[in-house]
Amino acid sequence: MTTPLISGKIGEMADWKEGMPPVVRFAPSPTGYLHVGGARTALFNFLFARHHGGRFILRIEDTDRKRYQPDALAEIFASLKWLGLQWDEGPEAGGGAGPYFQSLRTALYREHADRLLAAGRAYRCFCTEERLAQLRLEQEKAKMAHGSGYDRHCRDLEEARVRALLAADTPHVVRLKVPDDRSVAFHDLIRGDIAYDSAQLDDLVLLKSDGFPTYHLANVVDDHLMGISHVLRGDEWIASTPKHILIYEAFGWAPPLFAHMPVILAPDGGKLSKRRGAASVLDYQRAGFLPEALRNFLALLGWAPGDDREVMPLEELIAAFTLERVQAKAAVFDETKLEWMNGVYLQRRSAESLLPDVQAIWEKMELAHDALADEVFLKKVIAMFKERSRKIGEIAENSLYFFRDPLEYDAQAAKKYFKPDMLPRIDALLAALADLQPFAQDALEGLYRRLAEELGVSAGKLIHPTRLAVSGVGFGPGLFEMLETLGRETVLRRLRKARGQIAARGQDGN
RNA sequence: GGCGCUAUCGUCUAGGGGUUAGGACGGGUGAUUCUCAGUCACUAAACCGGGGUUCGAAUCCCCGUAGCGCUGCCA
Repeated sequence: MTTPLISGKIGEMADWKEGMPPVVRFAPSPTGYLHVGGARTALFNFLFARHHGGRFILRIEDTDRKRYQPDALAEIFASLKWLGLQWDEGPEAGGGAGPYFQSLRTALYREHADRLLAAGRAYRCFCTEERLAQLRLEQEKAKMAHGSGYDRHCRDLEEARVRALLAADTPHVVRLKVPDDRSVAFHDLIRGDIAYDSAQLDDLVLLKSDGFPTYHLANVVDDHLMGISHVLRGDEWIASTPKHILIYEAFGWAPPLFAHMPVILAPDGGKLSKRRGAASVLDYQRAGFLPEALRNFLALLGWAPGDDREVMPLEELIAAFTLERVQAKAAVFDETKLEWMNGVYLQRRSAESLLPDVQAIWEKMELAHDALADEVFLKKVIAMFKERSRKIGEIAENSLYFFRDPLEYDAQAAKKYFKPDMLPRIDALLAALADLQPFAQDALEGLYRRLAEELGVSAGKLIHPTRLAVSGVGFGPGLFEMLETLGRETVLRRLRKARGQIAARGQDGN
């Protein structure tokens, strides 16, 4: 893929006008996994593009060779795809504005830095890292109220001196000449007008001594060249935006529109991290969350549709999403609510669609092979448990008695239901169940109700002990559905086993 | 330290001068088919503080406070 070094002439970039399809980008840095904060930013970009019929570009900002992690890329792609945030242009997708890796565009950035150099808007700086560190130390000590940052030491070097240093191959960076005492203002679509005094900004580095651009240069050049109309990014970039405005100005380009998304915080109000809740998108996948649930939950962090809807499938999110309704306040990631929402989506899912994920968990549990091979049976089990589970894993874990006899009985439930007076009732059940035709839900219910009446007890007196006998626990799906799926042979076996337990207990006086 | 952003129930939020400040999660109480970790109903719970502007402020302005961000040849 060849890209012209410079596309678009200076000053020709038109402002985006209301009604034009917007072009947005998500620009992660491959320094680690994609965390939910980044995912939310990607989601808002995606929703914004879809809502307005625009384009969503994925661009990889891999200009920091020190922090680059080779695995990060695959993880980021997998995370976005899992969440259903397919990008229109970018790695794997292609597009006319590529390449979409900044490391492949370094010639472009150098070219642009040269233009600024030639125009007198930037200068070469030969200061060593040691000098800069020393400078910072002194400023710290002096607690300088003003003018902290680079001291412009190289800003006015004589031309001859610069030539000599260049001839000697002296390492150097390129810095922007930031104007003195000017107000640099921009309009944030979420927060309104924000203004900085240029005296607050030091002469930032555009090109590093290794030839790679800084984020500031690469981001401005790429956003311009890729025709980005709206920059939707995390609010940690607010303070950098005036620098970017200055760079656009130096190039003679019209800046895009900006909207800074609020951050997502951990429950303790601190930064989200691996230690405080998962944070990584793929960790949530592993923990048994559905992509549509995480996506819906994330959309509601910092955004609301304005009415009382909360459970909103993707199409609804796209239809309702507008930047005006994005909140400026940071939001705490409340995993409990995520779990609730996951439960909602679990109920909405078909057993069929859940099968692969649940099956994968069951298969790690050394269960009987023949049962695991019977998909019809598995889907019945999933159907029963997805209604009352909050994570995929719960479906697999709470349904184990469909694959093997319970090893023990819940003590509390046993104390309540496994009493000696149950023995004759179990005998009656055993006899009736052995002959029941068909061994199916409705017939089973009829049998239980009839028998209860004959014995002069409430149906619950038969139902609860049966549940405990066949499942080992005091809760679960409807009993008759459960018995039908388990099958006559299994049910009778487990009832007999429970009968033995109760008899033994009776003798112990328990 | 400087600069900036933010501030409604515990949490996510609605609200854009006049409301009994609404909804959701979680909590509590109750109901329910055989259980609930399901479902339904009910309930407790908030405008950070102080000044203005106004007949009237959750809403507009200022100050304070707190939290967060930036202050890198990281993004």
